[in-house]
Amino acid sequence: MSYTMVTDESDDAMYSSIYNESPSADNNIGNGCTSRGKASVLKKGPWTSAEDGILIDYVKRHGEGNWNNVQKHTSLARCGKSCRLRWANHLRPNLKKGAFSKEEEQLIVEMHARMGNKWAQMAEHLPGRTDNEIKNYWNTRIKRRQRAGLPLYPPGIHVEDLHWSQEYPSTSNITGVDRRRHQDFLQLGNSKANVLFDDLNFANVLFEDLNFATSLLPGASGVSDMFACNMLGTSAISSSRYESYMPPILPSPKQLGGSGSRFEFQSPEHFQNAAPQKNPRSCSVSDHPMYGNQHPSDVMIPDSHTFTDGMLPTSKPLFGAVKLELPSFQYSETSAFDQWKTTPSPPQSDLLDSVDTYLQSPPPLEIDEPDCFSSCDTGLLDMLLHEAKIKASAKHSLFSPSSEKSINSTTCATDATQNVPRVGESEAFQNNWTRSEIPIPTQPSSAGGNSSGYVVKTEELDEVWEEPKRVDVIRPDVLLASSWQDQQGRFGIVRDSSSMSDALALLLGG
DNA sequence: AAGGGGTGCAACCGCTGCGGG
DNA sequence: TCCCGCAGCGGTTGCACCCCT
Repeated sequence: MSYTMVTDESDDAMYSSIYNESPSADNNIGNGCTSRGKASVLKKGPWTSAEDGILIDYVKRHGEGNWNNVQKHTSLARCGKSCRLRWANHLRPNLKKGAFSKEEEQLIVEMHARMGNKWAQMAEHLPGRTDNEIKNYWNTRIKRRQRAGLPLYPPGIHVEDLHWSQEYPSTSNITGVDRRRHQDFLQLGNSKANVLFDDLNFANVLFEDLNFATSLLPGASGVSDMFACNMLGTSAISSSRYESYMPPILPSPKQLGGSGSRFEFQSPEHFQNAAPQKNPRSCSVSDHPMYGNQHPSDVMIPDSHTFTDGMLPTSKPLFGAVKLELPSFQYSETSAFDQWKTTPSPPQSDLLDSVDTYLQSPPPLEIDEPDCFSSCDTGLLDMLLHEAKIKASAKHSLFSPSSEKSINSTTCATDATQNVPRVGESEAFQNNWTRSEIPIPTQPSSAGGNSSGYVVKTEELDEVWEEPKRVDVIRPDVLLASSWQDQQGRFGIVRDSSSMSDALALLLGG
């Protein structure tokens, strides 16, 4: 569909149309455009061809820039911002109009996977296209794919180039660009389902990355398990909050490296530049991309205020709060694109093989020390939620055909082991999310493959994306922006959305 | 044929960074 | 160093057009 907003008007009507006689010219003062000079009332709404002509003439004579001077030097009653926008998006030469080509569409998708909502940067790589066009295209694409139940990115595109760059120095202070980047993430999905898929993709990436890191650190594999669990729960936060930070539940140093040892990661740069070593160069947690250049103290959130309007029931510090970004953790700036252009194959593809290899044979890990999680103590709200959840589960039979289907759809590969009870088999299980369970979209049971049932191959996930299924994993701790645990110190999770809704309804007085 | 919802584009709005005074 | 104005960016909104019933 294409149409023009420029109305065809005769030159006689030119100035009358310029000066506020369009229907949309009411209440047109200010609002972002400071009124200066002779034109105290600025016009808003669609541009007329006469206005376009005036602006074009002005640019011819004065060049681009100094947009606020347009008012002074012409009869145009438009604010500078409006002039700049009109020129940039419609009037400047060499603009390419019409639908995006297949190549352009693919480029946009790939760039978005790398850059996030950096429309201006994308536009630099699409000659003749404007950031506004790209943004609109992407937004409509999101809507389309949401409606179709498709993931944002096609299977061939991975959000895999993790660059937890140094632009995230602190997790406790987010302002400005950081906030905008959070919104970048949030914009990716307005519907919970879609966000879930995005988070799954995102989690997959992080999961791979984290596993990759932990693969070289014996005893640390549980980190990725838990991290994945957390990642999969972040969508609820992101879809409901505009300031969303995720508290990854990180094991204590005690859990990770034995008593006294430090929690250490390999930085991805290290992996890219050197083959994995048996005795990897140690780097502190602050070197890990997840945590930027933070000092250990920087990942402590003193008051967890970044979560949600004070809803977090704990005032205890949370260890390792990580800013959620999707997918704006990509390469920074244009160099990222250049690097990507020159390296069509994912730079980490080989490395991911190593990850897979490792994932198929994860070393045993005992995580039974809840001490690090105790920092995420449940508060009153969580207790209420817990109680409501129990009531709801009692009200609902989780073994109804529909719920069984739902359960199956949320059962991860670990179910192959059959070592963990299904949801509803015991109330206790509802509060015990076995650490090795990763609720990814279901695959045929053969997708597992080894005894651990803990095999998450990227290729398999790609297949999942092709036929995405709803993942009705809604964690109350995520909903309430907190982490919680039961008496055993394990994770709690409500794996049935209906029961969660009931729980919330009960909480809200239902 | 009509109307109501959906779709997509253009423009607006708010915010931030930067540079100059 | 601070303040102010400008340019630019990204999110949101308004509305014209399309399509289906």
